[in-house]
Amino acid sequence: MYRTNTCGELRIMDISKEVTLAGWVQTVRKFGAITFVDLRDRYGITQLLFGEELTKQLDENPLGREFVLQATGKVSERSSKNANILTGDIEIDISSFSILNKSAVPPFTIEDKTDGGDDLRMKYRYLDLRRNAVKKNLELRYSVNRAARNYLHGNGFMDIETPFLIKSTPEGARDFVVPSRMNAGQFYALPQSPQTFKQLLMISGYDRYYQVVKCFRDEDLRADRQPEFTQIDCEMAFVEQEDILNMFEGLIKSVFKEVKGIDYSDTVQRMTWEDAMWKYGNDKPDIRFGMELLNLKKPSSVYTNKKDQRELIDGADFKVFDEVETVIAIAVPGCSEYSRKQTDELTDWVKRPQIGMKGLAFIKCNTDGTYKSSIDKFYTEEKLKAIAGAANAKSGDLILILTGAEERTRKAISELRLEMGKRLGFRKDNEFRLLWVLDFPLFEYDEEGNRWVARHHPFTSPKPTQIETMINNNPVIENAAEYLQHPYANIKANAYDMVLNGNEIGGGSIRIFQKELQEKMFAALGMDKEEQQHKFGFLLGAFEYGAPPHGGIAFGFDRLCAILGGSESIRDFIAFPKNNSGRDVMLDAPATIDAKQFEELQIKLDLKS
RNA sequence: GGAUCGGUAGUUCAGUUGGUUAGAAUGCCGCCCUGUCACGGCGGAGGUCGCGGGUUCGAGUCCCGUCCGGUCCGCCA
Repeated sequence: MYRTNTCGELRIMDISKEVTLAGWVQTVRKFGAITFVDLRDRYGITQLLFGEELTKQLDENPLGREFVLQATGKVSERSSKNANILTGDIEIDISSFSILNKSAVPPFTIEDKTDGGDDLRMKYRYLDLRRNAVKKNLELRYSVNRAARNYLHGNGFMDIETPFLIKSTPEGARDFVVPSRMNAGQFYALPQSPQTFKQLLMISGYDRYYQVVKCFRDEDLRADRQPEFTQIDCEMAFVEQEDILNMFEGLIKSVFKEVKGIDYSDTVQRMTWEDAMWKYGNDKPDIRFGMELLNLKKPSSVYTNKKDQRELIDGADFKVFDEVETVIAIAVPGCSEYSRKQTDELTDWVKRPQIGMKGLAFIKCNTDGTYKSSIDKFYTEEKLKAIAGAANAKSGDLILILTGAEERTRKAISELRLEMGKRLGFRKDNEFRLLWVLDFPLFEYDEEGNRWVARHHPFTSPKPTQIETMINNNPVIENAAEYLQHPYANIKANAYDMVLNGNEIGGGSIRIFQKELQEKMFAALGMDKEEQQHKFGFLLGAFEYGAPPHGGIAFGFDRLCAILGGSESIRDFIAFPKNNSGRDVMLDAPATIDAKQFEELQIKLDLKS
């Protein structure tokens, strides 16, 4: 038997017990005739005391950091206790020990605050994983996984595995592709999601399915994006949108409860996509704070039911406002005292290439009731006051205004709002606000191809009232410049995203389950009958045999863990992540393969560069 | 595909206007130390300044190229 106890469990009540521990040497502290060793395992750190005799033995066989040590001795009370660790009241008075394995000197310190950089830690990830900080993240990940599974199991969901080697469908993201040796010249694709399989399972009658499943997308990466990532993938039959929303806000609340001990008893707020864009400039708004957008001048036709307030800025002969598509303002609380230096800094911030604005206008709503702005030349104090009123600005607030082309300006003001929210401390790690964003557009216009693409995916159903619009209209876009006038531009989908603190953590839809509508959808996306059969014949076939109404959702598991753990980067929550070039620096993968493997696959390389 | 920041000791970093022998902290090695827990004290070793080219009397420093890493835009149904 290697050990009787772990390094994290012994306490004052265990005193005088004879125990054997095994673990890694964290530190060795020698004091002439006695030696202290901190022994670490997954469960904690326990101090070992080596007396005079054993210290002499250590002189002959010195211990180094990360040596694997087994030690037997008696639990005893420390003469000077350490309140910082759970085992700090006791130590093990060692009677015998054995070095189970030596270790090279690790390239960085295995401590909470390591001296190792990211690159190095990834290369030696097996050492990085010994660190408490990383271990805590993986433990959180496991507890989220368990909480989700418990909830789904409790609600009658069945975990069914779906295949990884499937067929490439060049819609949406690029597929990772796997050559087939037995079918030379042919390729599998790795799934971007188990979407069609879970729909087939609904048709097969498994009316509540889930899977914690890897998905693969061959696209460029970010701090919150990996080429392989994990989804909590769910699907239900005989449901409407309302059923899904209720079931899965239950799931997230259950995760909050089990993982963070938070009772999220509030009803999850709901917002249409159009409201989200209008009020926050963003389809995944962070609603932990206000600072809603004031649309002083909306673009011609993006929003169907919204009225801007252009009368507030019209007639001033101010080119910066008059000659642009969009003018949007936000009122930043309590910042009217900003100095020239501070407003200049904000101007530089919005001028950065990532934001790309040409400048920033501002109005200071002074506490003495006066208004001071960078646009004083063009607007009277009455006008400024009216704008401030429309922006819901209070005395002491600073109004920031951006102008320009619709999409760019909307994105910029949205980023600015988040940045100011962050600077003012409105975005607290320990505050969680959920939001359903509903009624997304079914289609998006693809300028390059002058065609419609599915905003969510091609299996998403339109709102029942708009099925007619979809079936009775020709999807062809005659005039690219006026695509917004096309009836398809206003079709809303039975789709929903769950947003947590400004992050999309899940998204789904009620699916199309009628063959004719699915065919119409494929046609709208520019697929002819033959292509439909070739790519999705199996699904259209299945729709002929009694497909039930169904819908589902998929949660981004890695991202959810990162948010619950208060981190920006999902890499911290993945045991063996890839870097932003999609490389595993520990394995040094991807890599070339043997000539023999190429031969078996009957593949020849023809690299262009 | 593009933008941007970085690459100097095992590690994290500093290095002025281009100018003597490239520094600090930590880690590592040796000696001392019986109550430490970021132990302490004394001493020591450790460098292809990512790589290649150029400018210059002289390059860690300036220029060009390239590789690697971080972040972002495009992309991510």
